Amino acid sequence: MKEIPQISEAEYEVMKVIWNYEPISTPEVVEKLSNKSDWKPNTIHTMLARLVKKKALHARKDGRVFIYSSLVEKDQYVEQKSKSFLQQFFGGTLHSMVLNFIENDQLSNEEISELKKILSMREKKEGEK
Amino acid sequence: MKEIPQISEAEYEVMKVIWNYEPISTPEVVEKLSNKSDWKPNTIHTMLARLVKKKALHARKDGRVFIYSSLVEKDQYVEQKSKSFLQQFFGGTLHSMVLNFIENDQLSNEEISELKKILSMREKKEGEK
DNA sequence: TAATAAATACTACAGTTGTAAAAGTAGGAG
DNA sequence: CTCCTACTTTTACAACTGTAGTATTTATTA
Repeated sequence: MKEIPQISEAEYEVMKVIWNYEPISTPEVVEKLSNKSDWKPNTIHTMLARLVKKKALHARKDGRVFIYSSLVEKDQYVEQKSKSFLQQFFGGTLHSMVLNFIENDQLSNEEISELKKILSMREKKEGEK
Repeated sequence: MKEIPQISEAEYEVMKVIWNYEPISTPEVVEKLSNKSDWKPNTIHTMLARLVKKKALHARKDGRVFIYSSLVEKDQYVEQKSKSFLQQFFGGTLHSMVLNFIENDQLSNEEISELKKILSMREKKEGEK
């Protein structure tokens, strides 16, 4: 399995833009993020440069501008982060987390029925195989 | 709501020991952690000092030794971390996370039935109210 | 009481992160 | 051809982290 680079929280915000719009140029990234955040363009440039250095992004020069595309897949990254999160806080299993949420009354009834729906859907899909 | 101090991953390992055994003295913490990790005693002292400075722990001197007890509750801390995790990666809801796990085939059948059990248990409890 | 052992306190140091300013450069406007 | 503007590159800097070493204090033992 390949090594997934570590991406900080702020960097992750940048990655989300890339994942959504790649291939995308620096000015475009800056524009998308300027709406959603208070970051100065320079801050965003720094993030992009760091992500390239970490090999989370690929940058190719197109005329005067860089065009970025991602080198890590979102799903893969999220999976890795989920696993380490569950590991750190819930002994590694999702059901421990869900149980904890229920025990601490952190779930609305809607959430609960959503969860049930999801689980029963998966049953159906399983049956299809 | 009170401000919960930020606790790093390594510090969290120390906190787990405190939560399990508090009130507990420095040497005892060192001993528990020396089993589970490769940290040198000094490293653990640094963690303890930082946690005290961050007001995650209270230290009182008992003779020559410090006795620690926690100032943040584990449940509260875990809840806060869970929320920010879900926020960052799953739009803030637990069911999105579960759905993602299912879609990416990250759940064994055991996990699934565990989840169902948990959800139906909660139903029963709900009925009791 | 003096030496030793155990704890505590202080210092270190590099890597990451958030946040950006400053300086350099090249392409387009005049 | 020159200047401006938009981009890129370089540099900064403090807080937080992981990981300890060194120095100092204190209690215990000989």
